[in-house]
Amino acid sequence: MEELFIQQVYQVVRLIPEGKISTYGAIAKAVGYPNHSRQVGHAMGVCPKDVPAHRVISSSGKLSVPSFRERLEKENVVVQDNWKIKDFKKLFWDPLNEI
DNA sequence: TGTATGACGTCAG
DNA sequence: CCTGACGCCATAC
Repeated sequence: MEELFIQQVYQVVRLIPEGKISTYGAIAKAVGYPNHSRQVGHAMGVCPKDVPAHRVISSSGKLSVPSFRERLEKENVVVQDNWKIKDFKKLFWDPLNEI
């Protein structure tokens, strides 16, 4: 996998504001690889600590990593019992509208 | 070279 | 709301 892709993914994720969230697919699209949502997921798994990986979730609005619930709730993001984000559409941050 | 496996996405049922 | 089937693409074996 291209190092450039990884770095670009990290850079975009670092732009997600506290209390907001985005999706794997949106990030992938933003860096020019529309069909690489899975690779974004992998990148999140090995990202440095300064990357807010907990703000990246699936397009269905649910957490792929349930353990991130705490970190999200610290940012006042409400996580429901089915691991879905409350007001997902309202909290969604689209990288395409920021670059 | 082929198969299995992911922090995924979309669409039916 | 949940599940399964596909499509997708890099990696591991």
